[in-house]
Amino acid sequence: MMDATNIHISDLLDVRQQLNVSGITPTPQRLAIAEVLLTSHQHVTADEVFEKVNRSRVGPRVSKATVYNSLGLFVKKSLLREIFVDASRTFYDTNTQPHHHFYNLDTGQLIDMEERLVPFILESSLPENTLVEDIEIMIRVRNQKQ
Amino acid sequence: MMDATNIHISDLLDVRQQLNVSGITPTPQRLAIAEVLLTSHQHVTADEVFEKVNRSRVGPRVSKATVYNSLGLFVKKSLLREIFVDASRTFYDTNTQPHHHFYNLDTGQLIDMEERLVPFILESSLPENTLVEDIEIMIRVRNQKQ
DNA sequence: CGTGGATATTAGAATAGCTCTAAATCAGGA
DNA sequence: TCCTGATTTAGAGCTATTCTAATATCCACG
Repeated sequence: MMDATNIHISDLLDVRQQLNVSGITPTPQRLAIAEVLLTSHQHVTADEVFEKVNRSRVGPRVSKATVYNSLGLFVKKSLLREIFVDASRTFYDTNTQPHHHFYNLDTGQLIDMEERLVPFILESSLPENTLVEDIEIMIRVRNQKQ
Repeated sequence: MMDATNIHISDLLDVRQQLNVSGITPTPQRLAIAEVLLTSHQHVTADEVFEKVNRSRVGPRVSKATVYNSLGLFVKKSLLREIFVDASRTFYDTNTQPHHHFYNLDTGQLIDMEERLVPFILESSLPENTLVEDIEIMIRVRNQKQ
């Protein structure tokens, strides 16, 4: 019990610290959202976060607008990445390491792929029992300043 | 004048034939939409197609639902590819050859990248005066039947 | 030639994800 | 305590897309 409590507290401290380090004022709502992200599977939608953060009775109620604002802020501060697999919704990925994805059109499942596997994709690193339908490499660039 | 007319007619025949070959019944609306795709830049949105197909007085009026249905059908029949660069809209790409994209976050421009350039991306094949912000490789898979 | 059933098209309503607005709340420095 | 700026909120608004259900078109068969 005591252990569990300690773990929980130190987790919270970590979250608070991470927000601080990233230059994000750690408000109660943002902490609650960050907590949810920590305890969720890796790829989440805004709506999933909204549901989860308000389902549990602990912590503050968080409005939908705040969920969107906070997720957007986390993305801007590189704590999250946005993923667009179809037009109907945005996924947020808590793994900010360079990596890519397998998206299973049949199941909707989004699976990580290590970056270094890219050259071998077509040989052996596919998820089991799947066939490639389409490969899309999107490189987002910005104009050079100056 | 005569030349121009001939060219136009033969273009139409080609379009009709392409739809037939792809197993798409060539209705007047679908032909008009396919025409628009031929004479547009490579990456278009449903709304651009809708505007363009109805701006010219020749050909039938085409409803928005039919534009969406037809574009969806063309995608299913591999005459078009969908591209998701952000959550706000779907692009349709008339180039169905295997290839990828540069997306300029500053300008919204979508630029083709040849598939074979992928391994050299980070060296020299970037669009001029741009910096990489993010690379995303999306591999869409399907469950193996059987 | 009809006619009947499948296919296609349509206008407009509905949906859904996301953003905006304007008011209320909160935090913290003077 | 008061002031100011940042944050949150409910709900309205926006927009791309899909749905609905009525109409039109096509064409094979009698």
